[in-house]
This record gives sequence, structure tokens and C-alpha cells, in this order.
Amino acid sequence: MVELDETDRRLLRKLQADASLSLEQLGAAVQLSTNSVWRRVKRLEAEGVITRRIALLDPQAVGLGLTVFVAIKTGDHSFAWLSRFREAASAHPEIVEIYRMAGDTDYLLKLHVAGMEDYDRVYKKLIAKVALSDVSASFAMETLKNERALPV
Amino acid sequence: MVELDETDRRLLRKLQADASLSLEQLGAAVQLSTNSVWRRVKRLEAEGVITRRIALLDPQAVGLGLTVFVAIKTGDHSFAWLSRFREAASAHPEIVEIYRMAGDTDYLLKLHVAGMEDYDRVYKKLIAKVALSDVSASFAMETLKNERALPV
DNA sequence: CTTGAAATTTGGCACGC
DNA sequence: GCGTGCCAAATTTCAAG
Repeated sequence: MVELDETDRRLLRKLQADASLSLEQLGAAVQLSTNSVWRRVKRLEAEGVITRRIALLDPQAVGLGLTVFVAIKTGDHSFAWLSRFREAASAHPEIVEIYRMAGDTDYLLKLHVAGMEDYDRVYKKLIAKVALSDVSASFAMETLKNERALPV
Repeated sequence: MVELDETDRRLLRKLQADASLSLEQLGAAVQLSTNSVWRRVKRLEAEGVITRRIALLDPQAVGLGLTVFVAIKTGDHSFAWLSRFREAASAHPEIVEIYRMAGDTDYLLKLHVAGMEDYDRVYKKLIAKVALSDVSASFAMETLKNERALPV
């Protein structure tokens, strides 16, 4: 964990919202010269606080408007099973997030798919590759908030 | 929904992985001149396929290593309740995603917090603002995959 | 040792072909 | 879709506090 001052936090908030801001614009926002900003950003990258810069796409525009959450229970808690599951699930680009959970569900998956049929296709492929004792899918009807920024 | 050719898809995959690539680097990857790449990217932005470019932070580095999913049921399905809930939940930067779900749970929230205590703090603030008939939190023990790229 | 101004280099952008 | 040149922004150097 890295120590951050208020200026770092303000820069991080700005960059999490819009990474295309110029050093000059960032400087104006935090009251610093462009190259003080440059140095801070470089430092934050070197410290591993900023990991990368990516482009975000509109899911609707690329025809992947349905978000699905899948809660999975396994009867088999062996390491071999975990390896198989991890490999099988990772191979599907539709599965964008995988968590090992505490409590009732063992694994939680998040998927971006075109529609129900597309989800069903992925589901069938997954159960063909690895044994799952209980699979429960929940479909998102509406996305009320989808923030990628961490609250720094 | 926008029609994309194979070159568009390859550019989108590249930019979703790393938006700091120069037009020259992108051109080398898709066998196109920097100029053609520039026009395609501009078009994809104009069409709303590429929405924005953001910086990603390491959750561990900024001390927000715990991901929590919260399934919520409400007894009150009025529009007034939805407005209140949406407003209350949106106000918390720790709540990064909110979905209205089909099926058993009404709403699913995803949070990034420092730890259990931090979650509890947000939970208490939320229930103080809006009536929730059933709240069930699930904590992620391990993140096996966390891909932001859509499978184009 | 830290900060900002000025110089240099690189990449983004607009035109003609 | 490609080549050329202009302009803006990123990066490096350097001088001052």
C-alpha cells in the first residue's frame, strides 16, 4: 500500500475519469506546473498505483448489452478441480470477472453477452468442461451505475 | 449497434488492453498506416463505440483490496423508493456498480472497500437512508479474473 | 533536493494524392 | 488507404530557489 497526498488523490481521480487529459489540463486542475504533474504521474506508475490506461467501449454499441451474474457451488473442493475450473472459465472472453467467494456460493462470475441465447451457449460450454453441483444465473435488467473509478 | 469489420475489432481489442499505444504502434499491429488508424479510431469514437479512456489503479496499492457483492430485496416496489435508493447508493463512491436484477434479488451492488469495517460503515449509512427488506453481503476471497475488455 | 521554464522530440492531426 | 508537413503535447535538460 502506497502513501498518497491530497494532490496525488486529485490527480488519480482526474485520471480515473479521463486518461486523455493533457499534463497542462491536469496541472491547471491541481495548481501545478506541467512537469511537476508529469513527475507525479510517472512516480504513481512506477509505484504501481496506476497500472494501465485502457479504452472503454459501449456494450450496447458492440452488441453485448446483457450483464449476467452466475453463482456457482461445487461439491468438489480439490485443488485439481480449481485448476480445471479456472482454466475453463478463463478461456471464455464473455466471462469478464471471476471471484472465489466466502459463504454460500463458492464462485461468482460476471459475464457480458449478447442475449439469453448467447449466455446459454457459454453455460453449456462451461458445464461440458467442468463439473458444477449448482449453477444459478441472475440477469441484469438495468445498469444503474457502472463506475470503474476506485474511491481514492 | 454498430457494424465492425475485423480491423475495427482488432483495434478495439488492442485499445481495450492498452489505450496508451501510439497510432504508429496500432498501425503496425493491424498492418495499416498511422493515418488510417487515426481515422478509424476517430470514427469509432464518433459512433460511440469507444466511449472514453481511463486510468486503472491497483486496488491493493490504494488500500481498497476487498470486493463485496450485496444482494438487496425490497418490499417497496414504488418509483419513489427506486429514486431514493438510486440517489442514496450513487452517493457512495465505494459502490461502483448497481444493477436492477431479474429474479430473486431486486438489486445487486458491487463495492470496493478497505476491509470488513469499511463495508460495515457503508452498509450502516445505506440502511439509514433507505428501507431495505433483505440485505445479503458476499465477500470475495480471491479475484481469479478481472477483465474490463468486452469480447469484441 | 525540489520546482518550473525553456529546448527537444514525438505523436496527433489535416491536407493532397 | 498512403505520404507529407504543420502543430500540440510529452519528455528531457537546465537553471534558480
